[in-house]
Amino acid sequence: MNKRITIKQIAKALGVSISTVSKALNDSYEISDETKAKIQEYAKLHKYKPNTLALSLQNKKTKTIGILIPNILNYYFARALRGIEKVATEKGYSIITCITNESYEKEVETMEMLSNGTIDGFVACVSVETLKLKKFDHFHDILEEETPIVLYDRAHKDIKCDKVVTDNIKSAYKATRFLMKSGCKDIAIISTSEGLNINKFRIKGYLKALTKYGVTPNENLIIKQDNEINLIERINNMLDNNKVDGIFSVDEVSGAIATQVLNKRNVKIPEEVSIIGFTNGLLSRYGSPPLTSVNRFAHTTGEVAATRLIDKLEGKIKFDDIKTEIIKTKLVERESTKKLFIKF
Amino acid sequence: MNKRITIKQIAKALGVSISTVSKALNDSYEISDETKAKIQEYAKLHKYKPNTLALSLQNKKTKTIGILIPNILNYYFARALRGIEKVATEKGYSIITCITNESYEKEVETMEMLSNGTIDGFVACVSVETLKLKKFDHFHDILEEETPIVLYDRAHKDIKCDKVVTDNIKSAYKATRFLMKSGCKDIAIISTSEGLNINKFRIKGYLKALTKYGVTPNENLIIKQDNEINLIERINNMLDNNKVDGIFSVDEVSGAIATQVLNKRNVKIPEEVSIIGFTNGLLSRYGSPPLTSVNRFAHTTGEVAATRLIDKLEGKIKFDDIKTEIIKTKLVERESTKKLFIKF
DNA sequence: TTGAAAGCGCTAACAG
DNA sequence: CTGTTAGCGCTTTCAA
Repeated sequence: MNKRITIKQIAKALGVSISTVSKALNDSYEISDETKAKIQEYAKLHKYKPNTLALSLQNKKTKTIGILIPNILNYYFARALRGIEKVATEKGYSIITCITNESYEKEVETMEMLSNGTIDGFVACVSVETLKLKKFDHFHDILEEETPIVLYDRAHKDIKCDKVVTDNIKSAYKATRFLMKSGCKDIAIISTSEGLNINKFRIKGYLKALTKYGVTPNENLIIKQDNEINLIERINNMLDNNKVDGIFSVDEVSGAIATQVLNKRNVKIPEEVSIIGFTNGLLSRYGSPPLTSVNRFAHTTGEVAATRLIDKLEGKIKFDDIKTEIIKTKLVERESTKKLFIKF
Repeated sequence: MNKRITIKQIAKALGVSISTVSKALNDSYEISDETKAKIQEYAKLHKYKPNTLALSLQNKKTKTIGILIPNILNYYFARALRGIEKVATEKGYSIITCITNESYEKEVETMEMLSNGTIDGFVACVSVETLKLKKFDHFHDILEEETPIVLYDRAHKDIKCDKVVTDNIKSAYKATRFLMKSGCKDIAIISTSEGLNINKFRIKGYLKALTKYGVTPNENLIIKQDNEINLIERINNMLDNNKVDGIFSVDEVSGAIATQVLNKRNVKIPEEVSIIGFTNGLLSRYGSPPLTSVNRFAHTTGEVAATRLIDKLEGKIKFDDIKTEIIKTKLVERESTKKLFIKF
């Protein structure tokens, strides 16, 4: 950002006015072809590039959007980011990506910092901590200034803005039903971010499926906790004391851990115990065995969220026109479940 | 970015001049405590926030750095990003993260776009395609404008700037030696991004270790290709036609795939075949069995790179003072290799 | 202690 | 067709 040439310098060098240069560079009809050519040539020669900052200041638009990601090591978010990024680039927007590390404070700080004219709008996923604390004032403040926000994946009804989410209850319902149809009777569920409402929904879907098919839920087969600590012990413990022939893991990592535990116990997957995971990421794909998993179309989610935001920024949708879009999921069969011959 | 209040409005509302407000807000000694109090109070009340754009335009500094990531689904890069982000935040910098998807064109576009005053400097990792094409003009151009760049992980000697890299030869040497010391005689190596010079270095380290310990490298045990297509077949093929008791995977995914293949063939890991992976990510940690792996300290790499860049931006280091920092690796033992009793 | 004015790089209305 | 001027939001001399 040092030796960069400005419009002013070009004007001086060529003995024309600043506005002539500006217009010539913008290929305005007002300028003669001759002058235009001269100016454009000089600009190219000296690698002129307009200063984005000055432009943004002028237009009151930055053409950049702020992205909030709770945890970039999570496959789902990384994929979603790609989707957002793709759409943004296509439509000429840059993105500023910020990682909140599931921290409320970081989230607040970041949003404060960016909403100073740096970005035109947000695509955000609420952090676990924020969801637990139920403090959403930072969202309200920004929305009040008419800066649009699109929430993806994790949302909360108290934040009144556009949302793009997974149908968690239904997906969990279908995954559980799949296990039952493939012959599982004693299906356990593992959830490791109990604070998340979306995981509660998944448990709800699981319970709904059991009930629907006349199975009484067994408290001992439900492992809910807030982290991965001791998960191995708890699974071993459950396996020691209960009959289990199916496991539904509500996130990728616990699916992988369950697989490790079963392999270690020399339990045959899927012959003795089937596993279904949630979020069809690298761990599911490259596990031993590869896991049957609920694919959540993270990339699509990102695309839809970014599209919605940009449409709003460009006035195609009114600020107050709020919508929640639901992204369907699809079960991807791999080797951790028994083959089903009847589709349903 | 709508109803935001400006310094001008405050000035009018309070019947003082713009510069008085500016000074008061910056707590200047020139302004009486009384006026200051009045202005600051009003500002707080109306949630005044300075417009970052205007500030940057004024200061010719944006306090943001551009990050280039080839592939965010790669654990190493995701971790590195966290490291960069951490340091940047600590030092009051924002980051703009851009994903190049290993594409030359995307890389060029992105760097062009950002070097218009949007960012003060870059922390970048060169894409595979760029490395193959050996076209580095976009880097040269930016460096010529005295915009600092710090390259991390993948670098090239033709780009004259700061670098933070892994000692690939040595790490591969040590990993291979570890396999030999644990009793492996016929050690295969798998590399799936042949275009990458860093992978060539890893193969070099592997060969060096074999030679050093008197083992003649066997061409049939070296799988090099540019992607993951047919990798399963090739590994199976290799296993069918050769004696193999150790596998060194030069990246995470091929480590996971090798594990899948061995498990499928009911080969006992590590009793019959040992595996060592490179980059100690989720796949190594949560695999079945968990993989012994070369930990590359991606987080540290990111921290070091960001620190270097910011030091340069803040004039602590001269622009022309160029350095390559090498981040050491460490072998993390897990269950895919036999225990060693003699440390070396 | 306060304010007027110039300027960061650029655009746009208006005059010439 | 070209130039003058004002202004985006802010800081910073320099005067008052």
